Amino acid sequence: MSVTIYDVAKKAGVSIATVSRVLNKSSAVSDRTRRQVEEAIEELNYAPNFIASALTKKSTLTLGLLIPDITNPFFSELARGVEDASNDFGFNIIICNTDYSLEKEATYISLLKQKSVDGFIISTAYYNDKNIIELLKDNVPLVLLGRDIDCSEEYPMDAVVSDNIKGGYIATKHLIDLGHEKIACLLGPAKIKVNLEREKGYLKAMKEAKLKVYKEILTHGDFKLEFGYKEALRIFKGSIRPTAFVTGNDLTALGVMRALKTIGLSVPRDVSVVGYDNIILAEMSDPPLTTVNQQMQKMGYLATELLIKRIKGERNAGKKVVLDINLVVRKSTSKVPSTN
Amino acid sequence: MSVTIYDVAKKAGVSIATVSRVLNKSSAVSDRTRRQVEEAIEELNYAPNFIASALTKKSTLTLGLLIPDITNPFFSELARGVEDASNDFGFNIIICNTDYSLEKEATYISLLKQKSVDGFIISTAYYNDKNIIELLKDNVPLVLLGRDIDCSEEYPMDAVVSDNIKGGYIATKHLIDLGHEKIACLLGPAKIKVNLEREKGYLKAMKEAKLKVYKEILTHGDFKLEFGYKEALRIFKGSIRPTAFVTGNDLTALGVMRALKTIGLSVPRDVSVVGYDNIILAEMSDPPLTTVNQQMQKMGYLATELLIKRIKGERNAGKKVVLDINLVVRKSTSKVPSTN
DNA sequence: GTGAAAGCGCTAACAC
DNA sequence: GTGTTAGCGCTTTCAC
Repeated sequence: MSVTIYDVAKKAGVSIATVSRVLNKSSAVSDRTRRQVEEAIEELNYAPNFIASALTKKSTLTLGLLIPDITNPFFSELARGVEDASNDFGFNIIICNTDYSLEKEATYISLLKQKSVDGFIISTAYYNDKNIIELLKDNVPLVLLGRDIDCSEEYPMDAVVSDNIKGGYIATKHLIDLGHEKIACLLGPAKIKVNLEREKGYLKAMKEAKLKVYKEILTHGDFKLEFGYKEALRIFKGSIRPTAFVTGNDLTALGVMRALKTIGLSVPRDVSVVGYDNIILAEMSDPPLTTVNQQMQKMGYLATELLIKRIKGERNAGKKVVLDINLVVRKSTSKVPSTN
Repeated sequence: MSVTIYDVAKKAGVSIATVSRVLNKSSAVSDRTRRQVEEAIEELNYAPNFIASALTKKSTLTLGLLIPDITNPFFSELARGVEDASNDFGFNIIICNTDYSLEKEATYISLLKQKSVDGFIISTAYYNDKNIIELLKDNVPLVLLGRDIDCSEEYPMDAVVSDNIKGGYIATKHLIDLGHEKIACLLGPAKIKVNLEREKGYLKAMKEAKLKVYKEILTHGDFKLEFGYKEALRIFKGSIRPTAFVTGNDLTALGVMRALKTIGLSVPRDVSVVGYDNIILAEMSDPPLTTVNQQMQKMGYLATELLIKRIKGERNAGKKVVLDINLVVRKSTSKVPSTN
């Protein structure tokens, strides 16, 4: 059927071992034979079968990427960075949407193990993800991306995240500097560590400014637009009326803005809103969103690079990279309205 | 190292052939031996190595997905549909960002061939894509997604697209029904077939309504926001002042809206704008965008299903599926302003 | 119904 | 430097 190393060997008048040698540059071959082999390869239009070599070399040059949902812009940016790095280093990636389900994650992991992927990039980590612990136990190369877990004492682990405490802090501080005092905080699920960290940052900024923290306006939900929408409506039915919102991501922030519009409040004149992530939507919304900028593609790229170096044996596991974040000030925040 | 079929065979007291038989249900095995083997598998926690079986079976249960850029919401929606179908049928997908480059596409294709993917889902097709013709010649299973090419006479080919002529038509008709007469049309690259089709739809609607088509306001560019922005600015510097825009995708439409804002025109009061695709941005913008809704996830799902059936030999190539589209009317279009 | 053995296409000792 | 050969873990004839 398709042309194999035997065809090349025959055509070049050498053994298959020699062909393999010139293919892998694994040991010295005389210039003359090399040229013969290269010619044969050229003429036959031969390309090595990776499945066969994977079987002996135990390396597929393929990585598994686990994310909750590729249609979420945050994850598609991460995925782009991952794919770029993979491509640069000669790897490919198999992408898996887990829909935030640990069972789906587990199923994918065992499938990918059977397919002998060389490592995993995991962006789905809950605070205490058994699947990940399991992989770490088995010493499977992996890197956590965007979200990490606490177990570095037991097993060395790589992770690339951004500085979420600082993220929560600078978002809040920005609003405080604008004179806001009652600042609502709508974060993602508490079982994802980053949200706890962002809350820490929020609390730190509030405490520094000696501002009162109201439980009624500090909540955890999910990362969806609807969450922001419903929570904002709920809050404005209550007694604590914030003049500003810190949110867990840009979608939540957009939900908040939509809610404010329906109840006749203007952003930023009446209420200021800060997003998180800086996805493309953030600059597209009306008004454009002030938001905490995470370097998603860079995170994805760095994580993949780390993983590949680990796979190649160029380094050991146990490195945690924390990328810096910054605030992008657009039009959704302004000075606190004077209470006339 | 890891447990193989030999370990299972030994433990169950049978030959590896028998183990293989129960694994693949390929031929009858007595209930008694089956149970023994299943127990051994259970106890040893054995999972077959897909690489090894791929080498003999010539099937990897892996598909290649070629898209220009996963961070583009249109493609991430397609990718989601593709991944869902793959998962439902026991396949995985390797995702490749080609950045609209034919060379990058070619490189990915030969790499994936070496990795023995069972088929390709291609969403990057230019009007005359040599890489695709090459694959068709080699009889590699593939399906075109969202964009097709013209060569069905020479090689049977599968494609799942949506009805782009109708799309261009209903977008334009909607504006005509609102009383608009000077309607600008900003489409994507002419070397992508869908854009020619949408133009046809536009021209058809204009002709039916006996409206004059102005060359100055009917152009092809790309799919980016900047294109809409710059073109809209250019157009309003000229002598033909449209009261409405039909666009090639939602990003272009957002660019148009942004431009209109900067020159002090209000949407939809002064100018109406229709998008295309209905990505999440469309309902998020201000005003929310009236747009042609393509069922991206469904397209991706159907395409993958077709491909897998083809791979399994359940059908032959040569089917073109055209999905229906519809107009989602939001707030970016209204009656033509009366010329006072 | 079950086992022995050849072979998928390649790599990596091991000889020479 | 180069060839021979034994696997990698599995599927699939072909016997029995």
